[in-house]
Formats: sequence, C-alpha cells, structure tokens
Amino acid sequence: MGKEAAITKPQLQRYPIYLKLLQELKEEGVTRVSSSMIACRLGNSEEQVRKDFQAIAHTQGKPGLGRDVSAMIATLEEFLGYRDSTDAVLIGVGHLGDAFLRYEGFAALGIDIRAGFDVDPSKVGQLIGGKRVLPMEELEGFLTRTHTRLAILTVPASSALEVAERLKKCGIQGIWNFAPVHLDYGEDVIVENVDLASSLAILSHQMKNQF
Amino acid sequence: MGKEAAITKPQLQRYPIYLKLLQELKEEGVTRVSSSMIACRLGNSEEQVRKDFQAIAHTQGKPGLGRDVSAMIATLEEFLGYRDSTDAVLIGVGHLGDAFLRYEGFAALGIDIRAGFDVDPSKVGQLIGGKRVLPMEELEGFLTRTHTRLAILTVPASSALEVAERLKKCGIQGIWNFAPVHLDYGEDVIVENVDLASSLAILSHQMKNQF
DNA sequence: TAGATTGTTAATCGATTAACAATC
DNA sequence: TAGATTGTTAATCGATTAACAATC
Repeated sequence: MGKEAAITKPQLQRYPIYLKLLQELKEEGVTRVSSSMIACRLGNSEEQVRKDFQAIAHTQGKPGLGRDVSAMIATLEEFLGYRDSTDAVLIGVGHLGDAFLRYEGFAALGIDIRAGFDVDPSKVGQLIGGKRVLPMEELEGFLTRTHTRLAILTVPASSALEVAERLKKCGIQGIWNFAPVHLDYGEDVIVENVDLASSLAILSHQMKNQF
Repeated sequence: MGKEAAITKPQLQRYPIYLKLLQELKEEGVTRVSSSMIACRLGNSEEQVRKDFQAIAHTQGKPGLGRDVSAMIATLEEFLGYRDSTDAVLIGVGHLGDAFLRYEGFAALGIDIRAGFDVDPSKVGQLIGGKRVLPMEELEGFLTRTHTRLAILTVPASSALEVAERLKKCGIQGIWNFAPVHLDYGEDVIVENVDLASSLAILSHQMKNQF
C-alpha cells in the first residue's frame, strides 16, 4: 500500500476493453496471450498493453509465453470492482432511463440499480426490469435510509441541475450523468459526464477530415 | 487553408460543452463572456478556454471585454456541423435503439436518422419516433441507394461485429458504436466507441480513492 | 540453446499551465 | 488613463513510444 503507481484516466478507460477481449479469447479456448496479440486486436501499441497490465497485475508475465488469460481476467474483474456489487438509484425514467432499467448488463459491471425515481405519477409504482419506480419526493428518504452512494442521472436537461443539487445535499458520492448538461462539483461529488455531443464531435471531425 | 492548427481530441470533446453553456448564458441575457467566467463554471482553466476558442474563432476576443456570446455560439455551431444535417441509420431497435429513435435531441446535433433496422419481424414496419423500422435484409440496398455515410450501432454485443462488417462492406464512413464491443477498422471506417464500462471505470475508481 | 516476449529505463510526443506583453 | 482580459511564447506536466537487457 502507498507506493503503487497511480492509474491514469486513459488506462482506466482501457481496462474494461481488455477485459472484454480476454473474455472472448477465453471462450475461444485461448489460455495464454501476448501483449502484441492484444495490441493488434485493439489497435493500440504493445508497449501500452504491457504497461497497463503491469500497473495492476499481481504476478509478472512470462517472457516468451505471455500472460495467463484466466488470471488476467480475474485481476481485471477485481480491479474494476465487478466482483462486488454497488447499489445505485436511477433518476428519470424517460426513454433512456427506461432502457437502463431493463438493461441486464449492469449486474456484470457490479452495479445494482435498487430503484428508479420519476416525477410522472403515471410511471410511479411501475415495475420496470424488475425495479420499482418511486416518486421524487421519496428520493432523500430512500438515499439516507439505504446509504446509496451512486446515482445514475437520466433526467432531461431542464431538471438535471436541480436534481443534482438534491443528490449533493443528501451526500451522494458519485453521479453518472447522462443528462445533456455538464455537471462539476469539484471534490464534493464525483461526477462522470457521459456526453453524446462530445462523442459525436470526435466522430464528425474525423469523418470530415478523412473524406 | 492548410496551416491552421490541428484540433485535438480533448478540444473536440469540450466544444459542445462550451456551446451548451453559452446557449444558457444567452438565454439569461448575457451578451459578453470572459474566458475566466467560462472556466469557472466548467471547472477547467481559463488559459485552456482561451486556447480552445482561439483555435476555431473567426474573430479575436477583445482585451478587457471578452467575447461576444452570440458570435461564439454561431462559430461553435458551424464548426460542430450543427447547422447542416447528416443522414444516418440506426441499427438494432432494442431498448437503447428505441430510446434513440424517440430522442428528439439528435436534430440539434445535426443528425437526421432516416430509418431503423432490426432482425425482429415484430419490430419491422413500425414507426418509432417518426422513423420507419426496416428489415436487416434491406440494409445494403438502403445504404447504397441513399448514400448514407453514418451508422448508429445499438445492437447486442453478439451481433455487433457481424453488422459492422456488413456496414464496412457497403462503404459506410462512420460508425457510432454503442454496442459493448470495441470496434477498430483503422483508416477504413471511422469508429467512435461509446463504452459504458469505460465511463464507469473512471467513476468507480475516483469514488474508491476519494472516500 | 534459440526465440519470443517480458519489464525497465530513456526519449518523444502531446496537452495543459504559467508568464507576460499587447490592447480594448 | 487604469483595469481587465486578451493572444503569444515558454515551461511544465502527463502519456505514449522506443530501445534494450533480462528471462522463460
């Protein structure tokens, strides 16, 4: 503890991608992989793959043989927290929120959505994807009672800031923000903004320059 | 033409965020902004804001006065391509695909989804969010006939690779990939992978270290 | 042993931040 | 004019790539 190298943001983004590839390889019956093989499949450099694995692996790779696929999968799953589950609430049961409540892939990422919240009385009380939709009035009570630390925000832009303030006041630790509004609370609340427009900007610009 | 400074990836991601903030400010009746004001609201540095604006602005800012909000909005909208619309198809009308077809925000980003595609016969023929769902068999025909250059991929992981290959063969130029599979076609097709797991990895790691 | 692939250390590349003169 | 904020140039910081000895 204390002196392990810090993990960088780009590395954090790559780990889930490595994990998915390794799981595929395991399915195909592959037991050992080299950095160059992974790099080739993913379009990045083998030096980078090696550094990334070295940063979190418990054991060293074997020169000439590469790394054990299963061991690396275990390391990645553990590092990414996929093995123990984090409770979350989802706020805003619109089209996207509805899709998220029904999406079964969150469990594999260690996320357990305990309830949805919405202002619309016609949605309140419904069971979507096995999750109950509760009225917004119960948000504060639910969060403090259940000690939920993570909120998934899928409300419209117009109410994002207001809801985020309420979450902050309840002492929420993390907000995974899908509303098209950039949130920033500095050190108080960790916010991860998923911005469709930012993602599209990269795509369009590359397309424009390429063709 | 030819010697303007290249725009970096992080810059591209920030432009839509600036635009949204400026649009809000305009609504509030603000006509001029300084870099420091924007930096403060967004949690980044004022030097960065200035560099970002300088890279795409047609006119210089005025020392002591800052920049004109409306002019900057126009510049950003034009640069991001929000003013002319790009045709796109959406493939995979599951929960997420359905939400996207109904989402009305794409028009503001210059994206016009012309049709959805799905293998499920019960979905084919439906009109969702004003868009017709067509059978997968018609994909190639539709793309070549309409010269569509952009595909939004919202299929399950299991069929992502197969569909992507079909898109590539039709000469599609860009794939906006929401399937939990990392795609990479090098120079042939521009792929923008939107990876929930990568986004979550950043959030969880920060939460773990902070608390 | 020989070949492949590792881990480490150094060099390069890219992005952000700092410093400061220019100017509305 | 004085103050605020700009644009430019230099310094720092962070991430990736390159080089190479170590080793299974």
